Amino acid sequence: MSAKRSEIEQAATRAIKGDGFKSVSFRTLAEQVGVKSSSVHYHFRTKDDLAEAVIRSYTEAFEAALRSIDQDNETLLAKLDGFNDLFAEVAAADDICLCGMMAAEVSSLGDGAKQALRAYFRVSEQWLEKTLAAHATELKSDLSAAQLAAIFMSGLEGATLIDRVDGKDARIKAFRALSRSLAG
Amino acid sequence: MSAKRSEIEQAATRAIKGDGFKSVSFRTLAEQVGVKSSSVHYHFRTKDDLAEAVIRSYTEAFEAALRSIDQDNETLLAKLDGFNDLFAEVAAADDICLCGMMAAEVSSLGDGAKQALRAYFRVSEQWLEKTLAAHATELKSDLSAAQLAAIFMSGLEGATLIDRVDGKDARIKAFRALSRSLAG
DNA sequence: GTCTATATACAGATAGAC
DNA sequence: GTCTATCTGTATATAGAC
Repeated sequence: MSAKRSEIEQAATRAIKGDGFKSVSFRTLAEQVGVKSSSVHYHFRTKDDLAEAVIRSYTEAFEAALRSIDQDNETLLAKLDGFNDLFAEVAAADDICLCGMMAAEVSSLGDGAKQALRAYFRVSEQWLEKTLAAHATELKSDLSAAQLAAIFMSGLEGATLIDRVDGKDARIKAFRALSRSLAG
Repeated sequence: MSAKRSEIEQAATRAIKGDGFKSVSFRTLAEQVGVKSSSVHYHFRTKDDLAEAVIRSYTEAFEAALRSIDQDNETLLAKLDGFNDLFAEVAAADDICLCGMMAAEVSSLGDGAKQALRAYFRVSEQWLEKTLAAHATELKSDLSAAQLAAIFMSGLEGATLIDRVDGKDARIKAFRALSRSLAG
């Protein structure tokens, strides 16, 4: 991948996390990376091509972060805290998860981007489910690993969404408390 | 409030829940209610005026639904199920909560709309917190009512968001299961 | 790979007639 | 209250020169 293409992806990612995909324009991206909009079209033929590429790169980075969490932590609680941290970092920048934002805008995405978005949520929830199932003995809940995975994933996406509205972090913190309650 | 103004609000509400506020245009709304776009501007001077009005009306309807839940149900579990149902209905229409959508788009809203949005989340979470606190004895959790309120509110917003991406209802259902686990 | 130039469409908003 | 007409800005996308 060319350096410029990567630069455009990065600029798009930052903009989407803050303002959403619909607010991103080829012209603005072009200015941010120092070219004209037609050059952005050279790297990404359509806006949906850009959407798909950005979602796939974000998912890859997210998967790499999950592997780091696996390597650096032993207990279930530490791993859940690591997962929570990924969303807390996004929230600290006054952003929301790129794929949470794209999920809100899914009706204006093309098929390729939609498929990539589904893959992000599948990967993330499966990591949670696998992690919860592997530490079943540390878990104080009668819910299944799959149910808890859905609860944490939905919850953290929603928490960043709502915390940003009032500029607090009460909801992200509530999910840290839930981790302690279930795996403490 | 004039009938036409109310018609426009309804059309806007429907469009926002599916495609987001940024996709709503005065022209499209005008066609849907059978007038020209300048007439829509007569009822709502700016797009932000429209946003604020729609959020306030949505919040009022939501509060009315919460009062119905209070009247129709006795147990904590039944009330939590009633709250869950509000989001399940939205999800069944392939929509997301209007205020969840607006939350994703908050960076492009004006001050009036932002304030109305904060009020929606405050009202909703306070109903949950009050309800949970009033039934503390039925509650099997070491978390506070405020923490659980944040978890349900964030969780259900996120659940509708993600369930729509893959067209399933696994996440909404997981929160029903959580209600049973905590208040069954 | 990047540029200029342009096609085409649509956005929010307003003036002024009726 | 609604209309026609218009201003101004912006969007995605492409053709063709360099």
